[in-house]
Amino acid sequence: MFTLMKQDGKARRGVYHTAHGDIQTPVFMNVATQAAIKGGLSALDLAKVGAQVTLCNTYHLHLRPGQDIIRTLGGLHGFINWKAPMLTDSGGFQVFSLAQLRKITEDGVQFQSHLDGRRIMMRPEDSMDIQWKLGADIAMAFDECIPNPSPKPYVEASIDRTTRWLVRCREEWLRLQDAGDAVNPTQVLWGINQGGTFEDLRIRHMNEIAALELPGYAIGGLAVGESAEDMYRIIDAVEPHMPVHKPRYLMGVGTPQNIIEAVKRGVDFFDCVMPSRNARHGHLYTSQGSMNMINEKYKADERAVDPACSCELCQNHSRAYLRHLFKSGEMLAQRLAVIHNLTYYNQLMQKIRDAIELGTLSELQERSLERV
RNA sequence: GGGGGAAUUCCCGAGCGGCCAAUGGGGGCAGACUGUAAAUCUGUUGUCUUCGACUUCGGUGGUUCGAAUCCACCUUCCCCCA
Repeated sequence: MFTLMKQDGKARRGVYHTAHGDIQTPVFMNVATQAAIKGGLSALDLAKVGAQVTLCNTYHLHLRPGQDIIRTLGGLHGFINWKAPMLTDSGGFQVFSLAQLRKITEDGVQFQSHLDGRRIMMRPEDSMDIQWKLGADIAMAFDECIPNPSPKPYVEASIDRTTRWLVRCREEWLRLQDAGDAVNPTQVLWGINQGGTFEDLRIRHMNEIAALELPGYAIGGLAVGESAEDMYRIIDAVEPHMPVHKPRYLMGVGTPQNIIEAVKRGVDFFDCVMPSRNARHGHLYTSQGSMNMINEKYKADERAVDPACSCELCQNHSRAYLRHLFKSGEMLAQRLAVIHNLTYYNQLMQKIRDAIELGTLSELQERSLERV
């Protein structure tokens, strides 16, 4: 259930209630694809970086270790020992990212495992069954995330199929509800809007899936190569057609700037690989702009990465030390950097929430894309 | 003391008469990364202001139209036999 508390323009300050606790929105969901944040963070670390929600992936966990094992160990919450809210992505993004390794039919998607090459059939029903056993608080519909650019006739055919898949997802979810052997009986299903960069298709699809009255809706298929302007244009077009009293989730976005722009356009939930992946590659976000910690200029820099940051890295170590860890290939470099970037993102969301409450969101501007 | 081998651009290491500023690693420098096939990928790495020019392959001298590549001597290092 979603409670809308305050609005500042189109920006929304809300609370999403789950059996594992409340989520203050707007929120960034921390990505733990294979039931772990890459870079070596534990569930304990997740709490320290201020994470409210963690996201895992259906496709990856289905391949390894398999949903039955996770179910036996108490679902994802028990498996990871993360007792706060969780969301699972459906595998729909892998239809995009593993495009070389899959075949789409009306029935579903046949993947060729990126681990050992064996063929895996993923139908909407399969995705739901797997997610049911994983037991996250929120399960996502199995969709087709289409590449950009895609020709309009293809996009149109694709969104119609994604709608049919959503209907099948919901039927399967209802069946699972009745079956009564749930790890997490409170799990809900959210729908996903597609339509590429075509406003009319986006709106048409949104209206179709909104009619199914699901408890949450996502905008998918953005940040896949189109310009930021196109992304904002599509959000502007779709947002008026999204239910007001249900959460809106912009999948896979994005940079700090993208997030602020999307919050201003009425989005509540985000997730992105960027803070953790970039951290592992030495790219850190700070209140003064972004830094490539591998750069020579930090060789003897004794300052903290971000003096304004309260994370383990900034409170205890110098830029020179972190650079040394990166240059030396030490795991600690990645760990500290990921802790920092996730702390940064989660704190950014806190700043956004505060700003909405104070009505000062329009003044909030992220500098993180500039270079220190 | 006798015999054999080797010295290449930051490092290791190819090259064995012209297509060599010189393969490939490593290291260095820089860039990318948006529901994670990503501790990955890309570019660059003698000097000069570009086409291009110039200086390099232990040293000196030589052979040749032309040498990192062939010859002589020198220097240094390694291995084997005493």
